[in-house]
Amino acid sequence: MCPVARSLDVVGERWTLLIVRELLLGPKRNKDLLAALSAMGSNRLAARLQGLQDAGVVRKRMLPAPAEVQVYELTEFGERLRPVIYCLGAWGSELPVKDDVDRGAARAELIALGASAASPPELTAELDETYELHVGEERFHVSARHGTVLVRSGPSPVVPDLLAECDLATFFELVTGAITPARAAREGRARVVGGQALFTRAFQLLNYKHAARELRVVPA
Amino acid sequence: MCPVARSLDVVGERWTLLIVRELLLGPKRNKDLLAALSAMGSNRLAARLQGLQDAGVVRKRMLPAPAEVQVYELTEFGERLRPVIYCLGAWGSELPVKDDVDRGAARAELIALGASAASPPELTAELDETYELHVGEERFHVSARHGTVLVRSGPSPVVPDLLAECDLATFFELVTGAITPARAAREGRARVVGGQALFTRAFQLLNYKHAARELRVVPA
DNA sequence: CCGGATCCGTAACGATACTG
DNA sequence: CAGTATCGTTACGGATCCGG
Repeated sequence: MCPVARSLDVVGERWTLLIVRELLLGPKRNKDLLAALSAMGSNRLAARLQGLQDAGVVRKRMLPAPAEVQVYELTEFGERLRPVIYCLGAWGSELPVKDDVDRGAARAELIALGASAASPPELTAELDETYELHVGEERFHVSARHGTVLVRSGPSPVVPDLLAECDLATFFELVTGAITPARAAREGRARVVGGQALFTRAFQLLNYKHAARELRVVPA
Repeated sequence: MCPVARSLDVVGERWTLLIVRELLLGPKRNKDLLAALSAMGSNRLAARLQGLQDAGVVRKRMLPAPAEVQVYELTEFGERLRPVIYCLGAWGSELPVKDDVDRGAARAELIALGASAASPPELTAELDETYELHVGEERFHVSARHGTVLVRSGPSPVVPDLLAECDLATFFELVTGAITPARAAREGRARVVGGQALFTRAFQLLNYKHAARELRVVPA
């Protein structure tokens, strides 16, 4: 059997890659996964998570001391699915958007995840910064280190260099370049702590125009 | 809805990405697709092909004059799924092989397709060559042009620079580096027309050790 | 309250037979 | 040989129910 078919045996069933996408944003609890994948039955989610654990893609872990809740997280092997998700996202960004539930189900952190896949390498090379973003009810952070840009759910575990807050519509415009960070801040559509320069750079890294283009796959 | 979910709406159902993988090897007839995906019912195949045409991924075409048979082929948009398949193949190559049906269902052209994804760019840059390979009953050809390596089913439409013939086991060893092309030819395990140098280069391009490593996704 | 196992009606599936 | 129709089986989503 060919490698592609073997992959699809593990991650080809319905919902599976969406679970992986969710876990690329960091460890998640069962209820958070259910909330993010609201059309999925809780029994299916349990079955998928079990299958992913059996395949060594996902691991169940107990959060330390004060939290003491169990979370699911990607193993190193599962983390290597990141290029697959990035490629699918780049391809899907060319697909027409079905307007019915679009804005209702849209999540800024997923947009940021897709945009981060194509952050210009010449910008990220020497960067070591963390930005925390509050978009509507969502909180996530973006860390640029060692030439890669990672988007994760929740507040930053370290004190961020930048904290920015806006609504979802403004976030869309920022990410698509319809509005500049400078103007969004000036017009009061974004609240920024940490300086205009960092705010501008954050959305150079999260530029959706780049993500919409074809991503190239090269030997590591 | 996020781009990943939109992609999976189109290509996330069972068999769909395997159809795309098949068509990456060139246009195929209905019966050839059925033969390659033997566990798939003919009704499902028809349904999937219809869905892919509706989504603009696949196109039905009538082959010109003497042939006059209809084939399915990828559109330009569908061709852009190539990175997705390559990433899945690279990831799946780390997965354990189920021995039950392994050798029975193994196809050299699929191995070649996966290997071609990671051909060393420094080798392919200035190349303009075509190799035709006969492995068991399979015939396919590899063309290296404009810095990219393409694997396609069937004999080469142009006179190839190299023609090589071997059995599947030898092909495996060649592609994994277990045997050198020089030795395979010397020991009579491969029949080569076109020169030893080209034969050696062909399997530098189709080196599975490269494909097994992580592929990187970079902005185009 | 949360993880996740069980039950049930519906939709998708694989195999096969059939039609143009 | 491409594509459709039928049928028994499996996978699914939603709701409900238990154990911690």
